Amino acid sequence: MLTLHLSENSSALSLPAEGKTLLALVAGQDKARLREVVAGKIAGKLVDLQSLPADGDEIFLVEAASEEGLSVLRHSAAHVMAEAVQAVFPQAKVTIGPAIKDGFYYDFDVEKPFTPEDLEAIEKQLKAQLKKGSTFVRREVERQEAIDLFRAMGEDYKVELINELPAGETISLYQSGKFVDLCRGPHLPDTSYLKGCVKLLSVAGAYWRGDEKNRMLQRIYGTAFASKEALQAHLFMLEEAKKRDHRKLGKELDLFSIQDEAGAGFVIWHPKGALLRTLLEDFERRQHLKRGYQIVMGPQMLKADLWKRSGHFDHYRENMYFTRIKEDASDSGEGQEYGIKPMNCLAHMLIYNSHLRSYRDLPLRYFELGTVHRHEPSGVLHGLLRVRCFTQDDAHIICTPEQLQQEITGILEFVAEVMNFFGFPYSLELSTRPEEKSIGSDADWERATAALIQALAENQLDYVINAGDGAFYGPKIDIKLKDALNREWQCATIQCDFTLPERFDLSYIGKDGEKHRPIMLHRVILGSIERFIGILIEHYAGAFPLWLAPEQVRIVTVTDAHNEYGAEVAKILRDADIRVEADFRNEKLGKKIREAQLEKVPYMLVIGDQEVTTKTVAPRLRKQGETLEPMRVEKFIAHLQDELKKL
RNA sequence: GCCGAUGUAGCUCAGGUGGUAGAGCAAUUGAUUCGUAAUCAAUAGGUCCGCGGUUCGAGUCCGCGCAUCGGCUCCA
Repeated sequence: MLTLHLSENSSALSLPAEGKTLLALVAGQDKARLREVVAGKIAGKLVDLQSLPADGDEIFLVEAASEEGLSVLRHSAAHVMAEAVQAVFPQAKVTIGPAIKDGFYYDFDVEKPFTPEDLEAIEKQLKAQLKKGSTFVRREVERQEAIDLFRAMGEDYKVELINELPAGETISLYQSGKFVDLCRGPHLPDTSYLKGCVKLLSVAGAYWRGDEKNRMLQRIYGTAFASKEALQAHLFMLEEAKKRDHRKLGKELDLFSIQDEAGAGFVIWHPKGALLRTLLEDFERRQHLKRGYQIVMGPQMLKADLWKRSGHFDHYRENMYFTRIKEDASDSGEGQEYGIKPMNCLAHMLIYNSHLRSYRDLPLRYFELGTVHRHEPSGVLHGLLRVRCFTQDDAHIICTPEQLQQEITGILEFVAEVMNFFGFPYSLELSTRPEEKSIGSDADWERATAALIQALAENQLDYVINAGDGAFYGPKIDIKLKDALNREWQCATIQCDFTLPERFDLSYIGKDGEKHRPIMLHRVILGSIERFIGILIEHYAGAFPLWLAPEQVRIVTVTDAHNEYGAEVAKILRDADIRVEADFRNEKLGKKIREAQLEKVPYMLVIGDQEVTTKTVAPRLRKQGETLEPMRVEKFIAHLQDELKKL
């Protein structure tokens, strides 16, 4: 006998195994249910519906629309696509093709990269295969048999993969149509589940095994869903995401530009963007002063020797901009070399060292909206999200070992408050020592890592470990936020550093009258102001909340006879610190409203004969064209102030 | 940095197979004074990313460079 759970709600069934496949067992109970599920789960392991459950097994079913079900569906779609690719390009060698978040990909080794036309041809072939239909057949084979098989087919990458499988590992093959692949499974019973539910999305280069030293393969991305409708909904979502693209909105809302003649990766802030940024920075200054940080400022470049001392020259040089200045014409040498700062820590340490420090002074929390330059590879630049010059909301906390936990906790709380304020959920990662290119003793790395782990534990925070992903001078906690479209972005980071205090000989006089070495925490909350604004633009789709909107109110007059009163209203609002613009153009009201709407101004004040006569304003909300009752200006100001207070 | 695609007016985009460029919006001017998402008309506007090459002739073909886009690697 075995136990079958047909669905979460129904009670478990007790059935004889009778050598029937899972598929047959489910079909025997509920034919309709069969189309909703794509795999089984026995003792936490996913299995094919085609598999034969053993006596005593307890079987749960995996629905196509569940996370695991989608992954099975997409993995199967990847196989079908690989078959299509080899049908169109018989020489193409297959490598790996997993299911990923929102879809799947498969990497191929081909002589010539795929063109967009190739992609269309492959999709056409794929659809033809789905129309024809085929089953997925699992076969378990001996290692040598698998190697021989793939070698005979010329699939060198598969041979490489098999050779690396640990001894004793079951080697399974799946065949669908003409395509055989090395695969752990499970897969769909047949390809009918995929009909109308698969879409190929893009082609891109990708390194074999993600290593840039390896050969570049051709990757095809696609996606698959449990139903045609779900696929359509996803494709619609992608279109919506495109509309929110901060590069598009940044141009439309005239916030910023990045221009060739100034240099790639250098953001030029236009008036509205610069205002938005200033508002965000003012918010940051207030938040930091509230929490006992002191605002400091350092120079844009420092002598190269200082960067050598810090280790940046050895470990970060390829990302740094340098400049040499000859002191005067008689300077026969190369002149003094300077490094433009890629990080803000050096000046902060110099500030610390400008006095003798007592344990009574600690912790010291230096905060700087520090603008840094980093020469990022050209291929990674991306709007505001990846640039070569950006401003960090950077702080360095210098404290005693006893204060360390509390300071880390304080930062974690700070992060939580700010993320809540903006409404971003987030997750935590702990990044440990990189394998190469790092400084400091093992003991210090262990101490620093332990301190971070302890702080996470004390605050009962969940996190995942990101081995080898730390900064060159210390381990870090990275905070990843999730935006309105469920995409993750790294912003905040907390780094624990025992090394730079050593290198810069930071010290304080303890209770015992002796010199001690303090510990330094590097941390950012928003991370890069540029990146954060890029995220905010996409998160709000350009419709910023009142406190951040560069323009809060637009006055729209019906005809130019109302401009005089309109100007009066504008002045009253401006005097009340409301950011207001007036549209006095000789255009029809509808057009003025349309434009204010497209510019996503939170409030419009319509002013015509009625308002002039009754000395009121008629507010219109950005939100779906809702309007408020006409009211006196003072009342409208109170309304705005009320909304701002709710922050 | 690597692979591929793209680069035409301020913006969004047309311009089979080579014969010195067009539309809509925006701008300017004029008319219109019109109450909740586009009033009408006229005018002006372009080193067709840059530099070489092929050709009688290049926006169009070739090479190199720059930039952007989609990914990979890297990262705040």
